[in-house]
Amino acid sequence: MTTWTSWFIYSIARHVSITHWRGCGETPRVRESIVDILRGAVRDAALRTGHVQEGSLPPVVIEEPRAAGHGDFSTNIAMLVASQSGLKAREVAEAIASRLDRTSAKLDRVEVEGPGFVNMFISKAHLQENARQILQDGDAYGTLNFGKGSLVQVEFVSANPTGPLNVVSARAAAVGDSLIRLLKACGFEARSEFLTNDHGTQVELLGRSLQARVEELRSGRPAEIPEEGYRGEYLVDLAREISSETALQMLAEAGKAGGSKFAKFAVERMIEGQRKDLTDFGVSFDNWFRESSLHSSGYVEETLATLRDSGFLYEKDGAEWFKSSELGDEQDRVVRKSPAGQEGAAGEPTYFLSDVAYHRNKFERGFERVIDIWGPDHHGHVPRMQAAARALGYPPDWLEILIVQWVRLMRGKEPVSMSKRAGEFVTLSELIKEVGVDCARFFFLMRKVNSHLDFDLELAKRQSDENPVYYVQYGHARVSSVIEFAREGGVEMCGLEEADLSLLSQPEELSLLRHLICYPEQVRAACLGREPQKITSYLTGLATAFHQFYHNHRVVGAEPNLMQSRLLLVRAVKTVIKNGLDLLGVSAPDKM
RNA sequence: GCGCCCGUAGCUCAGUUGGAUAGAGCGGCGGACUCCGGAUCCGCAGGCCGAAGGUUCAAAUCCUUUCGGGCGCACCA
Repeated sequence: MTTWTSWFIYSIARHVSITHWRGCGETPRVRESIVDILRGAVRDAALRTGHVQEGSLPPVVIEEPRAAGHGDFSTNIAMLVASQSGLKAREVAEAIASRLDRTSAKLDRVEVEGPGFVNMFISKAHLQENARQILQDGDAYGTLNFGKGSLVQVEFVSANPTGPLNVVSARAAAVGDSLIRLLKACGFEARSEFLTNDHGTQVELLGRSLQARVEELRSGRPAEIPEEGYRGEYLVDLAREISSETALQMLAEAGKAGGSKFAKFAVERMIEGQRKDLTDFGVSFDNWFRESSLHSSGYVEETLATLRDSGFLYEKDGAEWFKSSELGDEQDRVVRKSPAGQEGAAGEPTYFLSDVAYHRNKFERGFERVIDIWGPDHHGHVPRMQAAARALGYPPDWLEILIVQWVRLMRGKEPVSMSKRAGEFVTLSELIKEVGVDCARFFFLMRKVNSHLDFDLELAKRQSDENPVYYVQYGHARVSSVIEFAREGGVEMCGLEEADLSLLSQPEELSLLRHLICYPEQVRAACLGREPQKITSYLTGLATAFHQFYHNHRVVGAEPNLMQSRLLLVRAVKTVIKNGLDLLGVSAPDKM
């Protein structure tokens, strides 16, 4: 079984289970994260001090201090309240600390230190019990429900159907897909969409380029590819696939303006190819939206009329302009070009207008929020699109646009040249072939979306300790192996309720338990910040904690009760690694 | 010229809506259990967080200026 098929099957299983528990309604398998609990407790305590009112309470921030002596969690709320009210921070901190309900907040002790930090030490018993909870929750551990079923769309990749997908699209695919998974894990109804631009001059050029290749094959003379056309080898391959009979027919129909038959044919094949590459990458879309449908349905014209009604359009030099400069853009934008030909004819709509129409369409489909993931070459378009959303009267935060930065492919120290025009670029499918799906996805998700990424193919290919991808997967495989070893040794695993988790008190065990309990909060943060890299870095940390534990302590071979507790602990680790990797679309293998 | 993004260890990058002593991986050097997977673990070296001011109890993080890099600035898509 290939890696991606196993991922696919796992993904289906997970989806079914989520649907199942959502359907159960009352079953409270979605829990508050420990940080939610602490936030609530600190908030209550702060209000009870009487130093601050409900309305003026600053947001409660719970953080994990770096230094060990500063507790498992800490809050700076006292200093914020103090600076607001003129009180002394230490005194406010003392007042909050003394009013903290330790039982409900699952705390062993609370200390005030430094300028007014309230440091909280989580109850060991609660840490231990959480491991049991993880196994009870299984796939659902780390799922939250603050999305409350809100309908959200993420549109990503949306490459022109003029060639195979490149590595920037690959990164966008990894990010968008992971975002969808994160949103779903947080209780949103998330839908993925690919806008395919099967309309306009790019497509015409594609058709003419293909036609040139077909002619080249028939005549043997070098192809006369249009100036701005597509020169990639893939069109030669495509030309070869067209039987000579079909080719003759298509050439005959093409005429001198030509190309549209070829264009239609090429576009369909390109879309098909892109879809296949994405599927191989483990990314499938809920909807492939065709730009041409906006034109054929009259949606673009309707949008123009709507904009006119909004009062944000005016005519100048025969063209129709949108007053985006009044809504945050640096200048106004043309939505309808001045007529190219005869007097009185209506001008063509611009690409911008059809993009506005597309977003209007999204809004009318009922999405409560829309997230667009764009390439860096489009970042200049953000203000005009936001301006359009405002002109149409959509809520200010309805449209969110993320820019995925460039990927620089490296072979060791040498950058790989990437020229799309010349057709020299590494495609998604080549990337998958070279480094594998798991590796590619993990690498793309290791960095912040908005920062440049160096992707070292040499490093990614190496199946050794130099490769960060395997570190996390190895942790998962190792746990599987321990469990298998125990089974082979005739160990009978006790029931979840029977294990005595209070035996887990070694530093490495407690460190693992702390990592495990923070997982749900990491999911929340990654989702809210649209930062999948928080999950990769969390998993790396969890794997480190596990490897350290493993190196220092025996599971199989420990005193029987302790062994049972450690088996449970280790199974909890496995569950969380698996859940986390699933959010990235990376497989969690039992053997490597 | 204008706008947006980015400057953190030799390299690639984290750094929790401003928090306590700035971290990881790779690379370099030196080590590790006769035993559950050595794709692991431990230690050492390596930093004026591009620079200069400012805001405050607290700045890698916020503001201003400046230097260096990327990307945009069409009646193209």
